[in-house]
Amino acid sequence: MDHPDGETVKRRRTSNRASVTIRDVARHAGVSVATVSRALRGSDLVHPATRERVDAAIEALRFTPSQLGRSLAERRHAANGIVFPDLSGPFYAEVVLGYEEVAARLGRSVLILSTHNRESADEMVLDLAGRVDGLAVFGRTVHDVVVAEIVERGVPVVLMARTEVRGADSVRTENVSAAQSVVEHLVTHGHRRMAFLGDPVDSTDVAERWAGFRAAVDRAGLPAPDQPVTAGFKEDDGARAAVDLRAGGLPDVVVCANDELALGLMEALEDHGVRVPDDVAVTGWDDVMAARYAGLTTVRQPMRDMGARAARMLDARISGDSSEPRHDVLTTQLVVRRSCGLHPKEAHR
Amino acid sequence: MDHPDGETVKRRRTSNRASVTIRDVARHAGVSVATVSRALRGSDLVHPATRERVDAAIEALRFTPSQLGRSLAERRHAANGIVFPDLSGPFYAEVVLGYEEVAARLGRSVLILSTHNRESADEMVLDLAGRVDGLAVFGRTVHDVVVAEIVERGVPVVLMARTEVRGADSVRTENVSAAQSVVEHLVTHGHRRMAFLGDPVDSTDVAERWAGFRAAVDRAGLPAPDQPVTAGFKEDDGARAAVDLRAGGLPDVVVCANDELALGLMEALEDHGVRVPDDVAVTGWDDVMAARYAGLTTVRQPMRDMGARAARMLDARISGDSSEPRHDVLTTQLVVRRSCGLHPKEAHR
DNA sequence: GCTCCCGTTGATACCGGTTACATTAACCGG
DNA sequence: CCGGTTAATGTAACCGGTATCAACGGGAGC
Repeated sequence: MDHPDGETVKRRRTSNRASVTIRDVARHAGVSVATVSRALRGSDLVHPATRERVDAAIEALRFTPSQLGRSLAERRHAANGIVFPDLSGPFYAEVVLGYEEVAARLGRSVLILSTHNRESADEMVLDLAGRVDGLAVFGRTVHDVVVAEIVERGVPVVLMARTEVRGADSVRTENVSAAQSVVEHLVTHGHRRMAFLGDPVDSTDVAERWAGFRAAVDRAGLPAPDQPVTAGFKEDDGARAAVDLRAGGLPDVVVCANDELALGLMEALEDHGVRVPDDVAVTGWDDVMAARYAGLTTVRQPMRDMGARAARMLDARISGDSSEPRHDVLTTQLVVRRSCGLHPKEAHR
Repeated sequence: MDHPDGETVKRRRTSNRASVTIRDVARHAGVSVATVSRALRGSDLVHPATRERVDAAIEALRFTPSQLGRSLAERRHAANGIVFPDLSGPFYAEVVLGYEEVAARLGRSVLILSTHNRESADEMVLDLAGRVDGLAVFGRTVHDVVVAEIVERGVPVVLMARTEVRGADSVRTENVSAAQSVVEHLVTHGHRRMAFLGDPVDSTDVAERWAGFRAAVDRAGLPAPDQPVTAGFKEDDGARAAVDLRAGGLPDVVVCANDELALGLMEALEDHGVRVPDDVAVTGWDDVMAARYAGLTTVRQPMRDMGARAARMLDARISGDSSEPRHDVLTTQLVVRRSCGLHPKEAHR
């Protein structure tokens, strides 16, 4: 078996500086680059015998087409981005999972970026927007003007759990009526004095939950607090809140803006001899895995579905769909566990 | 203020088909593309007055340099990849977090890919390798030959929690001595008959944990089981194992390969009236958030650090470090909670 | 035997940046 | 007044693919 260009192969093996390009393959196979490209793309305008020669050359040179060259020529990245405030917490991973799964199936890579409240977040997101065909943006990671700028550039954007921006699709979960379900359920337990833990300024979701909570408490004819007990999003924040709450006189129940807060709160309370749910009931939001083991009553959100939808929306836009922006709202579900108080008939479990 | 090229702007605004390129900017500013490029890169070989004109043109045309063009010319992607078996579970998110954080700081985007046991995983990973400057591969996601192939192509690879491959760096956590700590601790509780739950074939980590477990049990002079009780990685798998274990006569303790298994097992046991730790003790691995609330004794691994290290290793390789492959082993930590049995002196908490 | 057509293929202009090298002009000392 | 620097800029060749369009060879139709 002769090997017309064995030397090239050898050279490459010792110094893999210069990578092998489509032109090397063309030369090796004795055809033009156009033909190699056609063979690569599976075009039917190439003679079987030629294709075979090309394939042999590709094999011999161990050629892999450069994604960069290809993307530049095709003017598409074949990649989507997703932006998060923070990837920690059990919550976001699910969204990414749903997103990545769909994107992968559609042949797109996924670029992730978590902003961590860095002041350079806007810049980073703009940069990311230049590397993708479409971008999903979660929560309050980036200013509205930046989103608008990206939309203006022609990059499709879908917002997740975030206030709408002109020209961008969005997906979010239902909060107001879920808050109402929570309150209504708590009322059946006989709880009266209700507090809300979480900072509405932090996120649209929390703002809606707080609003829904207040409205529902009002509607139930109970005394609604004027203010939420403000706190961050982490277990520590919940633990700290326990101190404030005990100082101010414990309510019957604390509705928390997310599970981590609720869990931190419960733990801190119990450390101080306050029993949950006997002395005070607690509810959360998200239904993270730990909530199940802690017996936390909470609101389940279809996070994975949210990610998947975002990916599909982007795909549609990238594929040329230019209809009016869509705004999906996913339904949530109340998950009742021990922490909101046991009904007599449930007490056996 | 006159506007030599206002029409271009207008045209662009109505039809954002053709994006504005560096040549448009050059024309608008009355300079060459080289000068624009230099101005963009902040070269000091451009006259302040010229730079100003260029900046004005960039502003006027709302020019954003194409990352693709730039990457092609610079022959670097400015992006790293990370490959996972599955992004679900509370475990991987932490690794990604550490990885992304460091990569972002180093100016690299992060591409994620989760293989989900798809048969096309090898292909997907190879494709990904063509889009990045470096790749982190977690666990048993892809065959050794594929890793070797990527290394051969000259793309730096770091393996995480996976058997080593020639030419690739690796990071993993210590398993054998951690298993020994677990067993030794269990012995102090007076436990004798020990079982191991998890499938050593599934992952290198589990294989090491099983081996370490056996050795430690042996060393303690206790009867070591010949076989692990095989199971997957999820809570369901743990729950299913509960049935088998009860059928075979309960041991004193079940050492599980990860927390999800342990949690599923504990829950299923308690549902059947088997008390943990009184009737049987259970330990896990990973220290996920839920473990804390379930009171699960487990082994904590520095997942975030693992991701961060991987990112730094890749950075070094990409920057030209061609020293011998490194193989870091991170230390783990036994976290004792209720599930392994209460010592008298701990009983008050 | 001579068009015409079609299946293949090649040459080359892109895609949008970077950068080596050439060029120009101003400023220097002798 | 002149050769030699040096700062600032332009020209054009890359990077590695895709795709258009022209060209070519051979069989069908007349």
